[in-house]
Amino acid sequence: MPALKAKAPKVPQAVSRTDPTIAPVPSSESVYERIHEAILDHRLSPRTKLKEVALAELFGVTRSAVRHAFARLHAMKLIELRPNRGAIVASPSIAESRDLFAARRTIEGAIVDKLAREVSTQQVKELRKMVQREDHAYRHGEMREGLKLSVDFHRVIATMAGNTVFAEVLDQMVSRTPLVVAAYRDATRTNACANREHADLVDAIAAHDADAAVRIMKCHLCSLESQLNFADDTPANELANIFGLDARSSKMPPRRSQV
Amino acid sequence: MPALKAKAPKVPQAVSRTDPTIAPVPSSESVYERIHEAILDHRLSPRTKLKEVALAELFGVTRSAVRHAFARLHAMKLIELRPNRGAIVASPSIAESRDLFAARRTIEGAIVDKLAREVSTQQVKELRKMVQREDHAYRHGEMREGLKLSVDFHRVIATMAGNTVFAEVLDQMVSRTPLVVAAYRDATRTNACANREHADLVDAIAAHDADAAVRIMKCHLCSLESQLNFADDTPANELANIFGLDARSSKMPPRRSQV
DNA sequence: ACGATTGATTTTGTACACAATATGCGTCAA
DNA sequence: TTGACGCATATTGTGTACAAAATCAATCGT
Repeated sequence: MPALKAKAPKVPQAVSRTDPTIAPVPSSESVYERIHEAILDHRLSPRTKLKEVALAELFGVTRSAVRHAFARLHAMKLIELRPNRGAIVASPSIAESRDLFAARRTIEGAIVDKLAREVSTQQVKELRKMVQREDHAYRHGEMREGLKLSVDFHRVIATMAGNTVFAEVLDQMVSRTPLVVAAYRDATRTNACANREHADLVDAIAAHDADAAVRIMKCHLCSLESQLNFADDTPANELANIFGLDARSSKMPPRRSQV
Repeated sequence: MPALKAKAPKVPQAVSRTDPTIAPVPSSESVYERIHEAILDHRLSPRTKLKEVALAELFGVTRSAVRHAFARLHAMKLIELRPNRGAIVASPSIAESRDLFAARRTIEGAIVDKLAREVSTQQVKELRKMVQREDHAYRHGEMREGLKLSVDFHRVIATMAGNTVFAEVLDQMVSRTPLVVAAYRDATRTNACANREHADLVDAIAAHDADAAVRIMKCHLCSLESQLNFADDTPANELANIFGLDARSSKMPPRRSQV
C-alpha cells in the first residue's frame, strides 16, 4: 500500500517553500480553504468522516498540515474532533440550529441597524452590484455560484457595518448555516435563497430606514429557517428520540462517504 | 543548557497517560487553562511574549502540547500568532475594544431579555447565590476571586438563557474583556466591578421585567467601558498616532515580562 | 445461528529531529 | 558616535517515526 513514498529522510522541505515565487503560503491554509468551501456548497455532508492520511495524500500535503487545518475548522465549529476517533463534519442538532438562526437574527439585526444609519453611497453601489451578480447567477442556473454569492452578501454587510467583532462572529455563523441547511433541508420545498429579499434589504439600507432594514433582515432569516424541516418524523428518528439517543447517527446510511 | 533532558528515545509517553487514575486529560488542555486563567486575572499583560520552550519546561509538557494550547488560545483571540515570530498575548486596539463592548451590549441585551421571560425560581436562587459570593469576595478584599466570579456571572447568565450559540460567542467575548481592561485601565479610577449592578440585574430578571433587565445590563456594560481610558494622550502614543503606527508597541517598557 | 472475544489492521496522538527564520551582538567603516 | 553588515545564537515551523487506541474480521463457545 505505501508504495509511492520512499525517499531519503533528509531534504524533507519542498523546494517550493524556498522559492518565494511559487508558494509563500503555509500549506495548511489551502487545506482549510478547500474543506471550508466544500462544506459551504454542500459537497461535504454532515457526519462525513475526514481521514487525515486520505486528505493529506489527496491534497499532496503532510498529515501535520491537515491536522492544523482541522484545528481551525474545529474552532469555526465546522467539524467535530472526537478524541482518538478522528474528525467528522459537524452535524448541528435541531436545538443548535434554531439557536443559530435566533442568534443570527439579533446579530444581523444589530448590524443592518448600524449600517442603515451610516452607509455611504459608494457602499450602496457595491451592495447593489452584489445583488445583481447574485441574481445573474440564479437566473443562469448556477446554483453553486449563487449560493456562494448569497453567503458573501451577508458577510459583506457585516464588514461594512464596521464592527470587527460582529463581523468575525457573524462569519462563523454564516459559515455554519450551510451545514444546518444540508442537515435539515426539506426536499419538498425549493430552496431558492430568496434573492428578492436581498434587493429589498439594500433598498431599505440605501434609504437609511434602519427600522425597515432590521425588519426585512429578520424576516429574511425567518424565511430561510422556515424552509427547513426540523420535524424529522422518519421512523428511525422517532425511535432514537424515544430512547433519548442521538438522532442522525442511526439514520439510514447517512452518507458516510469516505474522504 | 539542555542538561536535564537525556533519556532513551523510546518510551516517550509519560506513564501517567497509561494509568487512568492519574491523568486522563490531554496535557495541552491544562496548558490552555492555565494561560487562559493567567490572562483572565491580569497576571499576563497584553504584548507579553509567550515562548514555546519556556512554557513547555515550566508546565512539564512538550512543545507540541504548548503549540496545541496556542492554537486554541488564538481561536479565542486571546493571543496573537505571528508567523515565525511566536506568540504574544493579544493587545486589542481601541477600535476593537469599543467594538467588543458594543457587541456585548447587543448580545447580552438579547440574552437577558430571553432569560427574564423564561427564568425559573431555581435559577433565580442560583443567581442570587452568585451575587452573594461575589459580594463576599470583594468585601474581604479578594480582588482576584471577585473578578473571576464577576466574569463567571456573565457566563452563567448566558448559559441559563439556553441559547448555546449565544453562550459560546459570549464566552469568547467575556474572556477577551479582561485583556481590554488590562490594556486601557485608567489608573486614576477605582475599577471595583460594580457588584451592585449585578444585584439589580438579578432583581429585574426575577421580576420577569425584561425591559428593565436589558436596560440594566446595557448600562452595566457602558459603565464598565466608561471606566477605561481610550484617550491615550501620552507623548509616545501621540507620536505613534501621528505616524499611524501601533500605539502600545512603543510605550515606555510595556512589561515584556519574558515567559 | 448468534453474540462475545481475540488478533490483525487501520487510524489517530505525540515526541522528536532537523530545517528555516528571526534575533542579538560584535565589528567595522564613515 | 552612529549606522550597516555579518556571524552566532535562539526560536519557531514541519516532516517523520513510533506508540496508543479504535475498528474490523474471523474464530470460538454457547
